[in-house]
Amino acid sequence: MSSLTKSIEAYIVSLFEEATQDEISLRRKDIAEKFGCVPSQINYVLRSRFAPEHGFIVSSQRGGNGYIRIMQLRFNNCEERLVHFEDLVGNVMSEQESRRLLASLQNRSILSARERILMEVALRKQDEIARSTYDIPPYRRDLQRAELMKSLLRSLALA
Amino acid sequence: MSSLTKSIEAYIVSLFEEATQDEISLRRKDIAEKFGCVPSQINYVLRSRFAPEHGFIVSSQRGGNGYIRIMQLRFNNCEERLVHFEDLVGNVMSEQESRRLLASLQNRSILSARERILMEVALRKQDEIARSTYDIPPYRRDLQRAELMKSLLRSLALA
DNA sequence: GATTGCTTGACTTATGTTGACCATACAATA
DNA sequence: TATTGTATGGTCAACATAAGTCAAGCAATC
Repeated sequence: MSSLTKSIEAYIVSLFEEATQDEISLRRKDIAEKFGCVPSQINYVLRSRFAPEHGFIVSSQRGGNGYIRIMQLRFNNCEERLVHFEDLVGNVMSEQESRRLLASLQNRSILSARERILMEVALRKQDEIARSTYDIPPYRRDLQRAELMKSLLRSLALA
Repeated sequence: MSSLTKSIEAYIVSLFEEATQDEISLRRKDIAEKFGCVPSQINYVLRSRFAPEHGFIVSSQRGGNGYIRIMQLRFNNCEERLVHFEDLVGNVMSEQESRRLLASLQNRSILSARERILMEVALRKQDEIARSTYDIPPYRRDLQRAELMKSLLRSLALA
């Protein structure tokens, strides 16, 4: 008694298996018809199963000749190491720890200099906003930081 | 299958490939005739596909011997590129605009797939927190997004 | 029983295409 | 020189076609 969402997910995965590229394109309306559901169901599947954190990028266009395009990101064997570091992050991460981790990842050539900078900027910006705009106390910022760090690592690790 | 707009876009891109310069010139009327469409369709293609955010500048002249000239932007140094990005982003940026910009930057090989996904995750996370945790209204999220986008681009331009 | 995940449909927003009408540059002519 | 004609390109609004959002209700799981 597989759910609709799982069926649609499986179907989309099968499209990737057939495809020669890491990218497929589909019509929301067609898929909805194929599964006899409402079109917005497709959005739910995409949001819950094909998010960047799962290694996919979804882009779309409305209007005439509209489409939904799903790219599967495949990176070179960083997977295990990054997944490991994701565990290492845990639920809480201080600013210091985050800097150290990024430096270490760059040293081991798991991140390029540019990738590290992007992550550093993202972390710093988030922290800045949390602190100065919303007055979030340090501990909750450490939670948020760990969240963001994990999302970023996950996006690079999963393919 | 492929839309009229895409065909015209592809044709114009092919003109650039043939050209020796970073600049091409065309007659709106001629292109419209070639594709059997109304002339204003060309304006639509230019507006949606050859805007500055895609790295082009369009100038034109009306009247007898009128023309449309399309220049492909080239940056000589980081500074120029940075200024261009800041202009492009401005103070406000919708989620859509941000996604489109990232797609365009990746297409132009200004960003790698990994860099793009990092940026996408950072933007999404920030937005998610602003929306669901702090209940920030859309306009202020657009301000924040522009800020983050500029910070990320700035860091890369200088890297 | 409460929380989380799934499904639906009404409403919103974006894109592509067309045509009517407007603006401008140049040239011929008065 | 001033006027007018002709050849361009520009703008905008209407319409068709897709996709996105959101909240409410239902189902599954803890």
